[in-house]
Amino acid sequence: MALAEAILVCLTDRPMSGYDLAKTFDASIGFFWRASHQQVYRELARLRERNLVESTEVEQRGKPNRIVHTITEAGEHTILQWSLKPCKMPSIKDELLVKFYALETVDIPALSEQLGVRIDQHRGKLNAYHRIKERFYDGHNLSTSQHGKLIALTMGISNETEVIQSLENALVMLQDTQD
Amino acid sequence: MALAEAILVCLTDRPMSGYDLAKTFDASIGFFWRASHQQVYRELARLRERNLVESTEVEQRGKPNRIVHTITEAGEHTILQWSLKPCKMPSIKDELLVKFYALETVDIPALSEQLGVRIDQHRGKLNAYHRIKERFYDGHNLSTSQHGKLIALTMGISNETEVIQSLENALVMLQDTQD
DNA sequence: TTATAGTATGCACATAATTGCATAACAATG
DNA sequence: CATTGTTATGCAATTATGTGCATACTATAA
Repeated sequence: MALAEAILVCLTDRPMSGYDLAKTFDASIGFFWRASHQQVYRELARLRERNLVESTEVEQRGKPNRIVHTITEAGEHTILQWSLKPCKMPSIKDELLVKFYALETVDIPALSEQLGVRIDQHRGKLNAYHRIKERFYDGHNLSTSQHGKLIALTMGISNETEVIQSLENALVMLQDTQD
Repeated sequence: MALAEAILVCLTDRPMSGYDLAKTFDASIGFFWRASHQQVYRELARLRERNLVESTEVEQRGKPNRIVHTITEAGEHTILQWSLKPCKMPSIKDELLVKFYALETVDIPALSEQLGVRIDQHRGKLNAYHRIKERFYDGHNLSTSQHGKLIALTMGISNETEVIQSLENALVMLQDTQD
């Protein structure tokens, strides 16, 4: 159910269309909570039913019309209530680590390659984080809300940095195994 | 579908009952792939249907009978095939980071407390990792399969260490925000 | 002019995960 | 002798997520 809250959180910044939200979930908040555009549209319909957002169609020229969603007072109240409740530990489901778990039964060259791919993916994420940080946060005066985003971003950066190091290390250890 | 593979991976070690597997998913492999006992039993039924495991009831005294599942050749083949396919990036869904994202709308003392809880949880995980490492891996001769588990464990340890540091840092930054 | 890419919204089906419940044998504790 | 805890298995209903498909308008480039 926390997708609902993630969407509401996005809408505290500014009113957005489903398309805007989907893009946000592909980038910024998507680093911490991933969702497809189909999920977003479905959840928006539910939020509208629960009167947590208000939706109005906006005409556009040269583009299809947008349906812009605004958070209601009830919506903000929902976020506050949610913020008081304890958080679940994020559930980790990492096939790569499971493959290490069965090293004897697994194709090791394939695993090495997949490790390489994974390292590149994390490097990509780290670069994205750095670009966002430089562009929007370094040397700016920050509001409370921006400060929160910076804290999350900072955690993301140090986590990705560590993960890359760990994976590179694992790659070396894996190559030692092959001899 | 990778729950199926995670179970098969566990069964490469030794034949196990659903109960054993459920406990394994609460501990060792559960650090990388979490699953409830209900999930495990359901998936075992499917694996049996697909002839990837063989199940035999074992009588016990003083305890209910166990149904012990053994991986078949077809099962091992399935793991090998799966090991050749690329891995998905693990999808992160972390409510705590989403709450940082909406710092302006959120109850900050509550968030501080939740951060504290989260830090404790990660410390618990780190301790568990250390205990397993000392108990089963330090100063032992390692098979290929054990070596893989050690690599995964090592990644877990450095990741948890980094996460704890990051979260502690975030707690300080959060307290600075409150003034 | 045809193809491609971007903007914009959504349904339907399938698979996966969570939550609550249910059963049953026995052991240990009060 | 009642309660609690551990071992052991599983169903049913709900909720969440993922995959594939469908539509429609416009701008730009080949």
